[in-house]
Amino acid sequence: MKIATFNINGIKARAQALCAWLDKAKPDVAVLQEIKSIDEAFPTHLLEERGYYVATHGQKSFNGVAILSKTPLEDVSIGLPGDAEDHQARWIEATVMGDTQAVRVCGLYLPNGNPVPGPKYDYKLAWMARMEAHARDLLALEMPVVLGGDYNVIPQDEDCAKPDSWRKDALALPQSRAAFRRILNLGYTEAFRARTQGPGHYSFWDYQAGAWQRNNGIRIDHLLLSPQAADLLTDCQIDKEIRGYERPSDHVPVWIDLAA
DNA sequence: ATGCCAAGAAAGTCTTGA
Repeated sequence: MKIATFNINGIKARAQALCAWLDKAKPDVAVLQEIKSIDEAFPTHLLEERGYYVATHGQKSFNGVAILSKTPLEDVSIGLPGDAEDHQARWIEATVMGDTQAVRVCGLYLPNGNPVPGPKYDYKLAWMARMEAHARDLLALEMPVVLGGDYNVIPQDEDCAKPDSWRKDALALPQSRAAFRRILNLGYTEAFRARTQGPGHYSFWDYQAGAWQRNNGIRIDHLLLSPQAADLLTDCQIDKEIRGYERPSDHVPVWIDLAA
């Protein structure tokens, strides 16, 4: 079962690029972030034409997440638990059936958090604490769970081209990295690092200052696996080439293959 | 120290992103 995460930076601007990637990469499941669309305006038909079931958690202008699956989406749940006052559309989850077993797939768009200090960084850290609590609850299912999305966290210096330029940024601050590690330390495996070591692997290149041409990237899109999912991991790759295509998102897809 | 680029809402320019 191929499961991908992709921050598309606006479904209206990215419908063509998304469909071209789906037709080539053919993921069984994809979680999308920054759809920047209300549910009613999401082009569900384009994806249904390609054989996907679709669930969205949209919001006007900003944020918004979606999940696509070749098999039916069961027990769909939207919103990260833990704060009834938080109305930002950043979390969606559903159960999908593989050939051999069910997988709980969560799609997340973790807050950026800049500028630091300030209310946006406070919100990021509070959101991560809520995610930690929910991730702990998901482990109790004792089933394959995948937490995929745009984490807006550069886990280590080797995950960016210019570590010094990120030193005081919300994506790389020690507090952000520690909050990310607390989720890992519950018992989750970061899929990419389970398969590939060393620097130079990125999932985002800024539109500005020729970041793509200079390979000035950062790795912030991650797939975390429960122990039952990690046991099934057979591959994890970054589809970096599409960053060079027409009208690209500033993020590229990251995907895993599970023997499920 | 700041802009660079892009998308969205909306009709000039601001907000957000990372």
